[in-house]
Amino acid sequence: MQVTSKEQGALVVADVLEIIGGKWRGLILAKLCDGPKRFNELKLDLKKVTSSTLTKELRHLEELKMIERAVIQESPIIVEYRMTTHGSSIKQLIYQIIEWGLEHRKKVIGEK
Amino acid sequence: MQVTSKEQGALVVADVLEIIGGKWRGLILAKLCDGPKRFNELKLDLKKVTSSTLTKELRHLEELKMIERAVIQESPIIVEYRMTTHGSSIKQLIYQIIEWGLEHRKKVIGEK
DNA sequence: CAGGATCCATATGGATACTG
DNA sequence: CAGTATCCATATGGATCCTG
Repeated sequence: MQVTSKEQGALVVADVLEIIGGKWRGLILAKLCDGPKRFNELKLDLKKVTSSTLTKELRHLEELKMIERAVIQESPIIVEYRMTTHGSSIKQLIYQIIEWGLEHRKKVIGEK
Repeated sequence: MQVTSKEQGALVVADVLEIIGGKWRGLILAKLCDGPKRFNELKLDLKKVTSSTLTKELRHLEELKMIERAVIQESPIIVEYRMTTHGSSIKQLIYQIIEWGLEHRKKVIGEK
C-alpha cells in the first residue's frame, strides 16, 4: 500500500492534522471520547488551559462539526459539549494514536 | 473503552502530536512511508516548503528516532532520508489517519 | 545537491480582567 | 457557570542569500 500514491495522501493527512493538531484539540477530543463534558470539566481536566483558549478551540471543533454545544440549563447556565455523530467516528483513530504512543514511549522516550 | 481513564490518554495523545503535528512533519512521514527519499525529492513533493524549514523538520524527526539520514554519495553529496525500524511502526497509524480523513472529507468538507 | 545563516511574518495560544 | 474582550508572548515556519 502506497500512502501517497495518489498525491492525495499527504493532503489528507494535512486535513486531519487541522482537526487533531495544535496544542489542545486532540486532547479535547480524547476527553470527549469518554462522554459529554461541561465547559469547566474540560477546563479542569486540561490543566493549564485558559478560558479564552478553551473557548477558541471548542469553537474551532464546532466549525469542523466534530463536537456540538448544548445548553442544558440557563441561569446559572450549564453547557455540555459532546461529540457529534460524525465526531464519534474519530474515536477509533484516537485509540490508535494512544496505542502507538504508548509503544513509542517505551521505545524512544524510555531510552532517554 | 475509556480513552482517558488513566489520566494518561491525553498525555499520550500530546506525545504523538509532538511527532506528527505541525505543518510538515506528518506529511514528511507520509512521504517516507513509501520508501526512502532524497532531500530534494521531499522538497519537490512538499510543494512550497523551503530548504531551511525542511531541514529543521527533518532534524526534529531524527531526534525523535523516527527517520534517519544516510549519506549515499559525496561531492555532489546525495542524502537519503528513510524511516527507522521504529519509525516504520507509525505507518499503520498514518494509514488510519488517511482513511479517516477521506471519510471526513466526504462528510464535512464535501458539504461546504 | 543538500543544507546553514540570518532575519522576519504570522499563527497560536496565554494573561488578565470583566460579564450575563 | 460559561464565557468575552483586550492585549501580549512565543513558537512556528518562511524569505532570502550563501556554501562545501
